[in-house]
Amino acid sequence: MDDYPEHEARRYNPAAIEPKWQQRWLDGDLYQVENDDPRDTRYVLSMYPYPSGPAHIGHVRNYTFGDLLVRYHTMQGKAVLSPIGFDSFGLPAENAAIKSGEHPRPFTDARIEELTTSLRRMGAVYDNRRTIKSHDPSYMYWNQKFFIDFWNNDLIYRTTAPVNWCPGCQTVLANEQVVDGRCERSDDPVERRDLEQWFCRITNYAQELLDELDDLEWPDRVKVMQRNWIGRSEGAEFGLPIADTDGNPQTDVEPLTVYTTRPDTSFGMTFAVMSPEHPRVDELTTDEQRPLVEAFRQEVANKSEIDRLSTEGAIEKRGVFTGGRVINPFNNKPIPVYLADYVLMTYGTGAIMAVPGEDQRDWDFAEAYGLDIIRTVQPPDDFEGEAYTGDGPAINSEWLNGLEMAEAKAKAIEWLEKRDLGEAKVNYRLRDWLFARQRFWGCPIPMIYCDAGCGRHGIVPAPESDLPIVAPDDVEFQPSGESPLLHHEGFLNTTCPECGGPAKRETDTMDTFVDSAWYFLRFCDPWSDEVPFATAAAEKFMPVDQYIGGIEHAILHLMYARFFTKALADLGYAPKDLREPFKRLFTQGMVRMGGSKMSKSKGNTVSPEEYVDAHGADSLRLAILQAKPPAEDVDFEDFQLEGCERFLNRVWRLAATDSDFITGVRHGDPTESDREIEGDTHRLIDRVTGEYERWAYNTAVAAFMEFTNSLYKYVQADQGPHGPTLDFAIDSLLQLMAPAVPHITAELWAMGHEGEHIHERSWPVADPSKLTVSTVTMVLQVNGKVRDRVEVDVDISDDEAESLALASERIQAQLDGAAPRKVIVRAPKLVNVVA
RNA sequence: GCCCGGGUGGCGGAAUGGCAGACGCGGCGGAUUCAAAAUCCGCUGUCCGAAAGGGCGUGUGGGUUCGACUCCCACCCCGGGCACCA
Repeated sequence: MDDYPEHEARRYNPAAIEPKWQQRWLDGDLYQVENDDPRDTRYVLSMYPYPSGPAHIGHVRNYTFGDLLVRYHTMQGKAVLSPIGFDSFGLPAENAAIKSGEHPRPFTDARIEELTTSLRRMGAVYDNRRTIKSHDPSYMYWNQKFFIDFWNNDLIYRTTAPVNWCPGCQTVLANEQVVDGRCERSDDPVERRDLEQWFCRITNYAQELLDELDDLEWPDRVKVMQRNWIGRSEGAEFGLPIADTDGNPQTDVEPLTVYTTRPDTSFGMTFAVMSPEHPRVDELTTDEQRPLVEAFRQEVANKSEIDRLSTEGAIEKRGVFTGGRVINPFNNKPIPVYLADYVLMTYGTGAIMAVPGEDQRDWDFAEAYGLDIIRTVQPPDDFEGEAYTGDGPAINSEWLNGLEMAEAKAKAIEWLEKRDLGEAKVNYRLRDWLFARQRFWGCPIPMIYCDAGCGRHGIVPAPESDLPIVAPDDVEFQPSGESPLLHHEGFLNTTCPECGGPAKRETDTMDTFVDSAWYFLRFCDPWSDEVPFATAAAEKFMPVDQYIGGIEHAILHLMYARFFTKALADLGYAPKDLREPFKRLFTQGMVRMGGSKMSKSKGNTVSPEEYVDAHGADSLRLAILQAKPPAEDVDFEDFQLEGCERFLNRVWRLAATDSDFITGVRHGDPTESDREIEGDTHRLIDRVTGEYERWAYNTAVAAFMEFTNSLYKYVQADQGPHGPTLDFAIDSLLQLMAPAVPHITAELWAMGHEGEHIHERSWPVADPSKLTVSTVTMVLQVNGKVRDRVEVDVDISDDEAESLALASERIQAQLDGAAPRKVIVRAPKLVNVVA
């Protein structure tokens, strides 16, 4: 039988209190914000989660940081916009559907339900009225509306292009989704296919996407990744006249255009290289070389992306001579034209001038094929490498000789422009966004192919009255992974909105990154039917003040979301001056499982759900906050769950009104030690507020523990605690902890304050006059080594400090009779005696 | 190869030019208990020493400084990103 019935009520029992408070937050309106709320706003947003079932530990870490901020800013008196939604289209649901034969919708809805419940059990609070889901037709409506608008404004186009095809996923992939030649999702080797596809002109915004990075409060590494991805380069584009068999320029033939970032080295151009896919290869190839060229092009076409990108393999096998020649316009000399697999048709002009003296790839190629190498930049005397890519005076370059790189570049470009041969040119590595996928579980592309050829390229947008186009329910999933829409006659067949004749619907769906490219705007006003969001609502809340998510989205999602925001502003949906969606970005580290082996004893086989069942959400949240600075990766086994639970128990014993820990308190005038605790409390408020502001949650938790340890000593001291001092200390501690561990603090507060709700309290403010201490420990050093310490008044003078130091026995022992050479005084912190 | 991070006790980490190791985990000792768990209190970088005290100590080597985990130079190791982009 239970031996301690009377203790049962006193013990900290998270299972009893957490669901109660979660229900209260769900039913209440504390975390709901109205669009006409007069308070100052804060928009705190965690990245749109893919609903994969109950929260895993990575989710919990992410949403704990977000929830802490939401609660903190709410206590600071802000109108905090804290919505959540679900990135609910995508492959996992579709793959489950292919396996089970069932429609992905019920599967997805069930996963959303699980994740919602799971996050609620972690104590996370949201404005639940604003929740959105990608697969909700009212959200799809706007995706489709935007698509048509983009099409009408030439931001969407359709073209044949070599695309990345993933045979496993049976769909095309965006460049960004190909990692080392493999599919980011399935890891299958990606094939190249020429297919007609939907593209979005994100490159229209390349320069703006680059420039506006500067003003964002984002981690530098994310900005660097974005800059690299955009890959701006400055150079020149110019024509190389095609040579006839005698090596003279053919004036009636269009020259071969090349792009280079080093026009200053043009005199060192000893050959040219074209991409094997270049449309003019046939024209430049001589009959003699044609069989070799054809074989080479065939070989490259069959090569997987992996092989082609690999730097392995002899360079001799990676190119072929076309037999053709072009003229270097700088010195009018004919040079041979080669093909090489590493020259890409998708960058620049698909053809390059080769300057082996200043480019290592060209150097290697020249050596392999016995081509001339001419240096046009003087390397430094101690240079030992092959190609020299550094700065230096131009040589072997006629009228450029002696100029440094920058000057020579400018002069070469000027020379080209004057002769109408070429011009300065900026290139970007960023490509247009491959917008569609051959999948079922996504937002259908609302376009119609008219058999009679109406519209632009025979393509007509679906009439607005038909939107949203929603995929049918009666579909059969193919084991091949093919989209069932391809075989659904009812969906496929339609009539042309322009001529009324027979027409076919597009069966492709949008990349799911489209869904997450503007959801944060919809959160501002998810109720509107007439507009995707009221401009005024976006003006009120945007940009997101604090965006929180994983580093894995550093390029894809963030680039697309930035692009969408700019495009929607330019199309008049979003405020015109809203150029960037996320003012501050925080990328939290990942939670690694099993840095070393998993073991039951360490508790690391436990899921967040199981842990919460047994120990409560608050100690899990606290352990997450305490473990490491939020930006760093953490091993699950490093969470100090037992220590955190023990600490919450200590707080409970201290603060619970029915606890037997505090047996009596003093009243009347406070003593010296009371004033010390009061000062500690003010300093705690000051410290924790600052640490919350700068994401130093791990040290904030340390501060709670330190302070609690002091309070324990204080309460147990002979004189006992002073009532008002103790109340102030405990109240402040609970308020400061409330954003981190919301349930236990709410329960303890309600217990001591007649049912009041701690999260509706305002944030405590430290009294600046009580932050300072009256005495401090001053350190006495000899030659920078600590030899003694003395308690001194904070406002001790430098002279007094110095004489105290020189009077110290330990200092004198160190000096051993010698006179100090110098004394450095930093009163009241330290005195350093230099012997 | 280039660009970012990072390297501190047995472990996670703290300290942004001024007491290295806060806080937690683990360990050791004590109190309480018939006993244990829980709880409370104390100790816990390392070496020498009975102690007082002292030597050594923040990846390595140099430098700046009265004073360096912290700033500068060179290097080593770990993690991440980029890498035929002309």
